[in-house]
Amino acid sequence: MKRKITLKQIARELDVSISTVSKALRNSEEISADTIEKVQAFAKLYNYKPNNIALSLKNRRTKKIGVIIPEIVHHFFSNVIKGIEKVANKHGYNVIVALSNESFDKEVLNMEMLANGSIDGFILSISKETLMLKDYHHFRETINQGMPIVMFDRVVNEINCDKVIVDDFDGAKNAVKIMIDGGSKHIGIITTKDYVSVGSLRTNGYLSALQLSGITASDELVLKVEDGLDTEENSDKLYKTIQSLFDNNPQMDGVFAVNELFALIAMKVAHERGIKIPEQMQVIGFTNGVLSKYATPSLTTVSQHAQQIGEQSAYLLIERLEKDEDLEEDGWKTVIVKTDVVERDSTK
Amino acid sequence: MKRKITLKQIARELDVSISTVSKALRNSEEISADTIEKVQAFAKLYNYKPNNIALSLKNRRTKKIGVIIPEIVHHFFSNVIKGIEKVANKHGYNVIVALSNESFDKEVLNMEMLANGSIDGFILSISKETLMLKDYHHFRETINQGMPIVMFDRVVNEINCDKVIVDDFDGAKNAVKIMIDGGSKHIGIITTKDYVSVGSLRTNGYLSALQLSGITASDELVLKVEDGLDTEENSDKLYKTIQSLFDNNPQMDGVFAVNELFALIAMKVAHERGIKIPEQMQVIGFTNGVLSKYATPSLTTVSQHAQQIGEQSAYLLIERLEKDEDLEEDGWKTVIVKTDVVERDSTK
DNA sequence: TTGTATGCGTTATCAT
DNA sequence: ATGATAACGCATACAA
Repeated sequence: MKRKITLKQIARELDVSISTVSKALRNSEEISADTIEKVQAFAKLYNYKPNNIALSLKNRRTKKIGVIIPEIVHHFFSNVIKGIEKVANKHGYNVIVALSNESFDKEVLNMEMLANGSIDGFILSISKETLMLKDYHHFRETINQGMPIVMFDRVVNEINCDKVIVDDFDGAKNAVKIMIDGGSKHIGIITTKDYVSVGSLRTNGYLSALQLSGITASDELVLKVEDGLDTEENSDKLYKTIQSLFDNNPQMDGVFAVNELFALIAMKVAHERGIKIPEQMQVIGFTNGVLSKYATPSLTTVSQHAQQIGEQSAYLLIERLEKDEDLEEDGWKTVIVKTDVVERDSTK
Repeated sequence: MKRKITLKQIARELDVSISTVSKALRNSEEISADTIEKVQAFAKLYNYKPNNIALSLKNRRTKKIGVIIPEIVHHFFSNVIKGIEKVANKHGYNVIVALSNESFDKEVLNMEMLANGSIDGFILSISKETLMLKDYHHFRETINQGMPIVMFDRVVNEINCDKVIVDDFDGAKNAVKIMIDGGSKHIGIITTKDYVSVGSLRTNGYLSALQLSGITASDELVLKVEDGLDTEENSDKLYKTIQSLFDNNPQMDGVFAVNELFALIAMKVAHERGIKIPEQMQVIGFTNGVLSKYATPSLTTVSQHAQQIGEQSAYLLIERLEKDEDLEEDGWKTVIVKTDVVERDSTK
């Protein structure tokens, strides 16, 4: 169990100075070919790798990007990260992920842990609890201390920073329109509580589509759930609430769900009730992942191009990181990534 | 955009020495109440936080645990991480996640990035490509340099380290036995290629269960797939292969799948073929997640107690980290976490 | 061509 | 009660 070898040790072994070793390893012109060879051979033998911590301290940059996401299971986040990594790696950055588990405290804690030297900037999607509490002080502080943040998907107007969002409103509107075109008259929506920005945008898109087609919206058909799937109990409650939606609205012939899982549960409940999809009821979910594809029947979804979202976020962050230090404070960009509807078997 | 404030700056502003500031902030007995108050007030005002990088360099420890997982979507990994965080946080450690995306290169890269000072130890599950290549040099090097590794789920005998595994063999055996008891005579298995250790263990459990019940195993009924769901193309291929399994074995009346998604796809294909579940065919999947619960019909699964796996892993790692430096080299532990079968509607 | 000194931010040890 | 100094590992400006 030998400790990692350092420049100092190499220097001592080879009886040269530390700086000579340092220079030799970087093939400096100043050093003789002989010494370079000797040093590099020794370094290779002992598998020398510069200590990143020391480098970070010296350079005041880590070449690392911190990503904070609320949950890990969603295919959406997985793909966002893939996009981030693609761009980050291309520019010589590494990616570190931390989870908030939809909790405000964990979000704050994890940001503090990373902000203190571990990374150069954040890409994050806000936790539900934070959105509910409307407490954004940790974002402000981080930004004030010179560490840039890029928010994606779940963003918030109160904070000035670069953002990457999806056209939630239009995406939802288009989806609902497809169901209306397919003949649905009584379309229900399973969405999140309003404090989740994307949830309320999608709800509005749904309402707008109805209005445009001259359909009067009914409160009965709008289900705003607290979607905690973290515990057995929560997930049961969710299930039961969706069952009630069906039981209270026997005339319902379409369901628009703001995420994949809600849609899946809706289909399960429909199946229990003997309702045929898509003949008697059409279903569309937001977010296109594996779940939708292999559901029975396969689910029509609003595809979010998660990977693109990740790529854009990484571009924005790196651009800011590499910009002439603190040149201009302002000029925050918001990039909108368009959605597409992917039609499968749950719509006509 | 003010940089983060440092001890040095506080010292200069307050016209005291750096060490006085440092001590004052830690409420040292040596410092007068006056000074302590003055310094702390100033620090608070400017929101002073010690620089973790500097601390790490000094202390030669980061109080961070690095977790490397092959994929992020699986509910299984999500819960493992939850377990790790629970124990880690209790012991004052933070958790950093990196993804290998089932790629050898990314696994190596990410380990190198983290091993060089960012963390104190690893908890990881080996990527498929690594298992296939059987190239474990990066694990050996990491361990040799004094950084402990705990492997979970996908482990490998060739490396000496602490491990946390599941009773894959018995879990599979029990699951298949349940199907046999339920009347299935021709049970198929959808598993991974043999290089994935857990896949082959589960396959053996399946074979053992058949043998015990006097059923002759048939090669036709064993499907070993390359499960890349990363691209559209791969996921299509997977789907088609599973369809062939059904078409080549019309007599098949049971399917045991080594993960949730394989089971889901099998159910979808069965549905396409008009096969009723569980009446005409029983299905069981390994890994118990949300998917299984909300599938139609809900899926009987082998539950892996992912969170426990995470907790155990964290315990093992922290124990080793806090142990008297390099006291004893040996005595690697392997903890086995038992599985349970959760019966739902896809079995009789 | 090689070596010395300095600094990145912090803490601990040893003066004063 | 306070301060100076060294050290963690590295890179670099400046001597020699």
